[in-house]
Amino acid sequence: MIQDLKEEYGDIFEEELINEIVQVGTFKEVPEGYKFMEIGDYIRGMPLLISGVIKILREDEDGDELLLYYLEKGDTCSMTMACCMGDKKSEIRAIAETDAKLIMVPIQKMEEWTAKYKSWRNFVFNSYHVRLNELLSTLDNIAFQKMDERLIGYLKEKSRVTRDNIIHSTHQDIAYDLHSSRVVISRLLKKLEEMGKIKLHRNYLEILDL
Amino acid sequence: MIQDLKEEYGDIFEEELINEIVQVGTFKEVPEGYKFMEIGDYIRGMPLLISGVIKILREDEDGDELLLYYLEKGDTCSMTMACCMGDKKSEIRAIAETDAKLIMVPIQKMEEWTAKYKSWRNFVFNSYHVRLNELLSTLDNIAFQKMDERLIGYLKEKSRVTRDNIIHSTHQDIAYDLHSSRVVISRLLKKLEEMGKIKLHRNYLEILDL
DNA sequence: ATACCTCTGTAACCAATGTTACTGCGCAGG
DNA sequence: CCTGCGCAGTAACATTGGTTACAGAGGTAT
Repeated sequence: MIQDLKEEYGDIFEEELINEIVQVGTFKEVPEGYKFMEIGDYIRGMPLLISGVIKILREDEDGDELLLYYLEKGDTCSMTMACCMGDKKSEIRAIAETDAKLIMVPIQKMEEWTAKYKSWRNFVFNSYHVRLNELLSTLDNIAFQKMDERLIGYLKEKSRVTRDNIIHSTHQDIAYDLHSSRVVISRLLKKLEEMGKIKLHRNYLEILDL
Repeated sequence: MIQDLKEEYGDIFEEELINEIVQVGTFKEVPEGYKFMEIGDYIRGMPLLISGVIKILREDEDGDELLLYYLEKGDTCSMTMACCMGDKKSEIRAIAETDAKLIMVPIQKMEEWTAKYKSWRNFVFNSYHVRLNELLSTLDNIAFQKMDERLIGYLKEKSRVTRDNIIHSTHQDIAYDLHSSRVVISRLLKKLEEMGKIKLHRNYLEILDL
């Protein structure tokens, strides 16, 4: 755990803070598909991602989903901070997109470290505005792009975070993430295949040239 | 200026910080329609809103607009912080929705005060997560609601921030904010009028019962 | 009053997306 | 090997929202 932590966060946190994190944090190793957090859950801790990818989803009352963004190593979830500081329930769902390692830090430490460590303060501010910009760009996609462009963006982004030009998803999976329907996605994927940009298979697809 | 500042921020900032703000801040009084910031502008300062309402808009490459949210008294613009910490250009446009008073604080002070004053730190964190939640709810509206619901939400929100159940906008104005077209908005407004929820006039409309 | 300009109402039409329904394929388990 | 189930392909159709076009209403400047 300590090595992992140092490797990923050693450059940005001072020695003393790293030690504190090791003291109070809980190391977790979770498999793909693990659900960290459900909408309405109370937040117990704040995650520091060491490896893997976590996807953050929004859901409305009717159960319609929408992918907000991915967390990658070195990231934390600002939503978590935003929520716990207002001691509210989670507004989002978090699911491991790949196997992942992370450290959970009790939220009480947040405040304390914010006052004590400049590096922690910077880290938290940085997370906030990375997330703000991420949300903004998600909003752009939804507001200004058509489904075909969003789909291409989705495939690119997913391929980027998983470092794999094979997308291991069914059409239905993709439809959920983009808040669309299976038929629509199948239709558009077929077009992309006809254009030679991807190759379709059962349960997965290959990205050729997006 | 000092009275205004104390009245609005006296409860949350300590005396010493208030004094510093007065020292380095510039008081500004601007009329409705004043454009504080354009997309691509470099950010010179951070606004502390004392009275009035500012609307924050997003725009894509083609010039299509979208209302993100309103800033009200006591608010500041987290986008500004997010941008200036990465010494980047503004991602948004800010326009006075009503006459407004505010204080501009040079961005260099941000960092300094964040280390020095707990109240400032809390204020900044708080702004960040209020904005995150605001953006999230904007996203919800766009992703999960149809135009008619979005329109109703827009009218309610606009009426709330301006404390006026008369909306002084043309159909075209509304269409811009919602990133739709004039004809569509006229169509939907007519339906709302038929349902007895609003009353239409030239250049404005009354909210009866939304 | 006249001319002009902006705003609103409305119809006809189009494109994108979502929905329903049915087909067949491939794979896993008995 | 057969069965059943989940996944993908496809067609027909509905709905929403956007576009174009035009007419009339209200207000303003000359």
